[in-house]
Amino acid sequence: MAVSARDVARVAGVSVSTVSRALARPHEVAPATRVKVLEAARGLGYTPNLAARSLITGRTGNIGLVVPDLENPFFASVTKGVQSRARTAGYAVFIADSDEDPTQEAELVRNLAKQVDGMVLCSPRATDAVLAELARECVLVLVNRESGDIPTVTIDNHEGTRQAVAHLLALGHRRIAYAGGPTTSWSNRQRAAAVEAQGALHGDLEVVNLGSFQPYVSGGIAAGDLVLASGATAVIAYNDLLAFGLLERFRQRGVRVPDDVSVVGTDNIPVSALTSPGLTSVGIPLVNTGRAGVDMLLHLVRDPSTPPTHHHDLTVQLVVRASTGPHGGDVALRQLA
Amino acid sequence: MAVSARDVARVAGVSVSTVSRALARPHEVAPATRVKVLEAARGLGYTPNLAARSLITGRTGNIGLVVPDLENPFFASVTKGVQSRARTAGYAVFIADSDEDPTQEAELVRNLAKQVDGMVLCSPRATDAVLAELARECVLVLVNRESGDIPTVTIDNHEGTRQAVAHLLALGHRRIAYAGGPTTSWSNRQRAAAVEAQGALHGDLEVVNLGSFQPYVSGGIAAGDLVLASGATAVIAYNDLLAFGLLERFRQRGVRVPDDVSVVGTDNIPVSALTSPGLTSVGIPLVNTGRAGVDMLLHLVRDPSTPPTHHHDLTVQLVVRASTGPHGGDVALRQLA
DNA sequence: TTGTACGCGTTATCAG
DNA sequence: CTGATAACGCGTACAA
Repeated sequence: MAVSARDVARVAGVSVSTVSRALARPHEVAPATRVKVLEAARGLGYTPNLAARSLITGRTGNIGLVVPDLENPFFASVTKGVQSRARTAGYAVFIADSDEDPTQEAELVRNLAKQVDGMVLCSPRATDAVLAELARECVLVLVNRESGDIPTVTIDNHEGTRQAVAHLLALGHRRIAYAGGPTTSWSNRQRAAAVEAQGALHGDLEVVNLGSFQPYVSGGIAAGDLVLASGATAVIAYNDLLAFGLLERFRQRGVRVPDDVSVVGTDNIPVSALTSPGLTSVGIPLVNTGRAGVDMLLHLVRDPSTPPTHHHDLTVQLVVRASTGPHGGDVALRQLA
Repeated sequence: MAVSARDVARVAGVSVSTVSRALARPHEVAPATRVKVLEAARGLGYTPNLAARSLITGRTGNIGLVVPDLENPFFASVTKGVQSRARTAGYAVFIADSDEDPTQEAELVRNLAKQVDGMVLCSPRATDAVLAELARECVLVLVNRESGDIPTVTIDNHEGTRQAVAHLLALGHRRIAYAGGPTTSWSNRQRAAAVEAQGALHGDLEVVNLGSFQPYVSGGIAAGDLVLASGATAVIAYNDLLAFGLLERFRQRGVRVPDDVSVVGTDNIPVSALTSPGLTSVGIPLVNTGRAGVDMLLHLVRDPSTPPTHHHDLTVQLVVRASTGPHGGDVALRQLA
């Protein structure tokens, strides 16, 4: 059925090994035979059988990506970046959705490990111990999480928080709340610490950590009332989805944004530009994050020696939209709280 | 490095073929040796080399998915469904993003074809001719598009449109606009025709087809002014993203939704519940669409004979939110237009 | 019931 | 520069 190197060899009048060489290392073969082989191959529509190749080379030309939820815009964008970069590098991408379940996550990695040269694990939920074990079984690159000395791509959370706080300070806010994500989330711990650090840095700034919430709209709805009760005039959310929940809850309670409260999200997922009011957000280069993960992975895969970049910290950029504004009279706010 | 069937055979004290049988067809081997093999395999952590297996069986245990844009919530949800169903069926999923480019689409299919048992093509942009050619080269299932006699999963566009129109009629609207998607889109042609059909069906209903727009927010912004100029009091959009653009443009022009104009989207992507006002939308079971695609594909792959279900039409359900309301006095609207 | 032998399609080795 | 041969790990006739 399918045309094999053997067929090409017959047509070109050479041996199978010559066919293999002519395609893999053209300079190791005489120009005359090279064109003969290439023409025969193209004429027959020959494509190497990758399974057979990987059987002998031990490499697959594939990479794997595991994310907690493909429907989450954050991961959708990262996935896009991974796929894009892998494609230009000639790699195909296996995708797996762990449904936020750490157990499945490890299982998915193990299932895919045998079919790929390496894997990108995005915002992994697994414990450090499990990750260390997985890293022993296959080449791994972490995204949005540090764990041991596993190669990783992260976001500059401290800088992002700094920009958000600076923006709010400039608008006159002096009491800022932080609505956090899951305590188990590495990036949430980073961001919470960064907010505290900013509070310590500015004498005239009060920071209120409201605790942990689900990193979805539901979590933001729960957090909304706490924000109002805290007396803060601005709130920074763990991520944009949570920020949307805040906006929704404020709307329900008749609190105006940004007149009464300013809201800053994190991630700047595409939809954040579409809501009303537009969401001010700590912009993360989501697609580039995926690309960076693949770059690091391929670096590791192709160069077994320890590369210089075991860690890549991506820069962020605050995107200001209508959900933040000057701190006005907060009398109305207090009445509501 | 990796443990092979040979190692298991040595430990269990049997031959390689017995190992192979004990795992593939346990009943064809003596119970005693079976447990011996299984224990040895588990003890060594043996997992069959899939490349080697596929080399001999001709099947890979993988499927491929090609979508135009992973960041588009519609495709993200379908992808989630594909991955979910494939996983429970024991299949791994290759993902590819064509960036809306028909040329790349065909190329991606060809690249992946050799590594998969079949592919799901979601909302393919390619021409019928190209699709027919691809279908000859590998097992194909189309989603959201009909082409020749290629197996396909579609949406009941006519019924969706009927529900949308019935809803608007019940609210008192008598002049309804349709803001379409790309003319090259199969589903847009379906929906445009369905809207016209509804217009012909109801004597007291006027339907205005506004033409084609980009199926993104940008397209909706462009369409917004045409809606107002058309004198329609309600508009049905090709998809939710386009509907968001309409909402945005109406906001810019000071037109209130739903007081002045009602807006109905299509797809009911997750974010449609988050905007303000919430978007009334023709709900498509997005995740199930992906699942249905995989079901059909696996059916084809495992049963070479023509299956009874070459076509699966998914039901839809209008989801009513705040973007639609009773038709009030349209005097204010005419003034704006 | 179990073992032997072969072949899947490719690349690597080595002899020529 | 080229060709024969072995090997990758597994499944499957066929023989025992």
